Amino acid sequence: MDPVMIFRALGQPQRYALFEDLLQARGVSCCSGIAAEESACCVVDLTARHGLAQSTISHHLQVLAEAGLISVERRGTYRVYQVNTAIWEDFRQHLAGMVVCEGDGRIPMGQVAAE
Amino acid sequence: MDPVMIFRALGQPQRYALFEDLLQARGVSCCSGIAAEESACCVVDLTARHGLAQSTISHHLQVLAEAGLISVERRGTYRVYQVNTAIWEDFRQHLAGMVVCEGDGRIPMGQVAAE
DNA sequence: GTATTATATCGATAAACGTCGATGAATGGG
DNA sequence: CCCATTCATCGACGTTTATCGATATAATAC
Repeated sequence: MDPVMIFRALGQPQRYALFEDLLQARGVSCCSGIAAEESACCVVDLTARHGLAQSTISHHLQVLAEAGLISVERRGTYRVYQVNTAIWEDFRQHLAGMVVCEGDGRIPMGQVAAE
Repeated sequence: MDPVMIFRALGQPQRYALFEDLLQARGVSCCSGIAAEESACCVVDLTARHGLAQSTISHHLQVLAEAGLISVERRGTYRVYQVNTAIWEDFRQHLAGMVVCEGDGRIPMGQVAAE
């Protein structure tokens, strides 16, 4: 889990929108292989909803995947993208440890050193 | 508070390092105007610790400031930079609301819509 | 005022990035 | 086996970015 890569991946409006879309996408997929209860998308879905070329969508998804934020899975001709909740949780946990060193400068109890 | 701007600002290794430095900087400033208990830096401090030209440091600090992550204050000839803890807290609060819509798709209780 | 120090700003340059259209590879249906 | 669909990859293009050195600005010290 590289926090800088995650920050970079989400520091681009279109990619941030794609990630938000993947978080909230339930029952809105054109892809028959995705259940209504799943929060997942195929590339066709995302291309239809965000005003970008299919190749651009694919590229952004790759950046998100390289940061570990999303995972891919084949289902027939489709490719199903989903948020990787474990990494996302790790990331937020990491941020929880990023706090200002106050007062006497001693590190507050209960904080964990980054791995 | 624009989350994308914050992500972008921290999605660059040197800027991320500067921000971490500002979080942890206590009692390490060459600047006489900064108390030992303060977590703050002047540009000279950061230029000495990160291997970058002074103008580059100033530029990165400006990006962090435009994202709202840090604040500036004049003290004599120095300019004192500090983490803006309120914005940083807002940001982490925002992330806390970014969760996968699971199960039946209803939004879990206790979540707040973004402003 | 003049010199010194700290820092912002400017101009240039090379690298990275976002975007597209076109092509290619894999899968499934007739 | 051929065709349609989905999607990744490639090549190109213009834009943004990271970085530097040089210069300008602003405060202080003498």
